[in-house]
Amino acid sequence: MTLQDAKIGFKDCSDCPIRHRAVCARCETNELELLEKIKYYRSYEAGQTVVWSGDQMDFVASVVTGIAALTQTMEDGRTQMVGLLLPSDFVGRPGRNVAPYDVTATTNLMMCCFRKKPFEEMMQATPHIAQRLLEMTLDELDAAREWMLLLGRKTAREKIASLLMIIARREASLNVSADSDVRVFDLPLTREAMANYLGLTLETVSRQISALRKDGVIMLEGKRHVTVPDFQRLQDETGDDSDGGMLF
Amino acid sequence: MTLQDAKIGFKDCSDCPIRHRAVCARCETNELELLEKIKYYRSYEAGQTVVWSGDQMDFVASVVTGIAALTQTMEDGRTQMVGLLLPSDFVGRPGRNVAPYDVTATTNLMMCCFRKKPFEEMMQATPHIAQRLLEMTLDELDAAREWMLLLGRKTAREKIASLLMIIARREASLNVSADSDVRVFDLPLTREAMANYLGLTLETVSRQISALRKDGVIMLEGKRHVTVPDFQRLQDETGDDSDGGMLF
DNA sequence: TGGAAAATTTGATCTGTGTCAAAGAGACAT
DNA sequence: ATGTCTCTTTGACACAGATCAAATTTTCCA
Repeated sequence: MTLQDAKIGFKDCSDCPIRHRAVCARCETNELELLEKIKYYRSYEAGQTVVWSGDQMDFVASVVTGIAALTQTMEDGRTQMVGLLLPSDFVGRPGRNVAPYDVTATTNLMMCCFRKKPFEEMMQATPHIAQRLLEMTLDELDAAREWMLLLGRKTAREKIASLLMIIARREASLNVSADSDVRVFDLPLTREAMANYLGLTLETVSRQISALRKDGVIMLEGKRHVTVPDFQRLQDETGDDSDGGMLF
Repeated sequence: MTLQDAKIGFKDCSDCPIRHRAVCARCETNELELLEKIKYYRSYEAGQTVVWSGDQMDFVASVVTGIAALTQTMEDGRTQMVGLLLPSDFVGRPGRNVAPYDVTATTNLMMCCFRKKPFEEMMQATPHIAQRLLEMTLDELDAAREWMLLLGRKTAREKIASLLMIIARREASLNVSADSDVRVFDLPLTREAMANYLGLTLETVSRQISALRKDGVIMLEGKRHVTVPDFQRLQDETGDDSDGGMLF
């Protein structure tokens, strides 16, 4: 599966969480009809909370547009982002009733939701859905583990570069055409959200972005629009192997 | 499912990765026979590598005895543990050919392995296995995300206390009987392994353990044998909510 | 049982990131 | 346009944890 495939998958069937991430070929008509019946859309404004940690969560969903964040917060307010959901990403878990972390809309957000009970029933009836969800969950686990390396061992500069790479790769697959070295994208996160993603303070995030700009690794128009003149150069700043960890 | 159940599950059918973690009830005879045919055991000495990141991994397995660690290493040698496998834990992924991280034996290790091809065929044939693996993977994802909070936001002391709690909970379920406040267990990790787990240096790990000892939170006999006189006291040091995050 | 190698502890010092504070820049409503 | 509010940048300083070094304890093999 390539990102290109995923994009097509998303565009062609934007309301099926299983089809999302490029499994169109395996979805059959009667399943789609079933999904039609149990689906509904929900919109959230930037900053709104979708579910609170510990709350009942009676639906599963996939992101249609916008960005959502999964966060965990300690009693004294320290918060760590533990998941970043971009369009086509899936959220919620069959077999669990209670959300283990806060889900909040980072930007304006539209999600396609499915009530959990019927969704689970469909899972029982059509085995390949569980297999597909397993695959998606394993991908998420891989991402979480790469994130753990970032949190535990990378410097602030490497963390910023890594985050920019992640966003560049995701957004680039949606926006840009050429496979040239130059990449252009918008930062969909505030400095504070980036800090919560990276386990830093927002001041450190700001300083490191300034440093990368001064060193010519990135260019900024306004606070959000990023141009990467040399993608390899940014890659080198992440501390990751040059093959980008995309080896499976 | 309680930890007590898991213990029984492990003892009664130590060679079935699906039965492990207390799903005995759903395993049927013909599946067990199939598993018999494709299973084999492998042993590793402490320190040995089971698979290298990027290598072919043509089996899935579950830990019978000992401890294994999943680690990621950067080019310059910085390493971060991203998974800790205790007895009954599952490793490997149907649908993936290449290991995304190193798997090494932390102690002497025995694993019960299943060649991947036939295991996958069995998954196709018996849908509830994929569902069970999905559930297990979601548990792992939750653990990974709690770990991310630890790596990103906790102090060194909180990190140590959290790790001790995790081990105490797991080991206690195997060793101790009473639900008293006192817990006794062996630390199965070197200071270096703990440091790699927590995103610290081994010196900091040593210092913080000394500090917890001096403050009476833990007692040490030798370097490995730990006594926790007041479990709640240790819990308070972790920074976690008092309910222990076990709310699902 | 002795002795070398490995693991751990402890000390001294350094440094990257956090903390606190204030000034600048954008976004938006009136 | 003007002012208010939020987000971002920048500065000065503090401190938790890293680094470098050495002493001590444990392990384990001869």
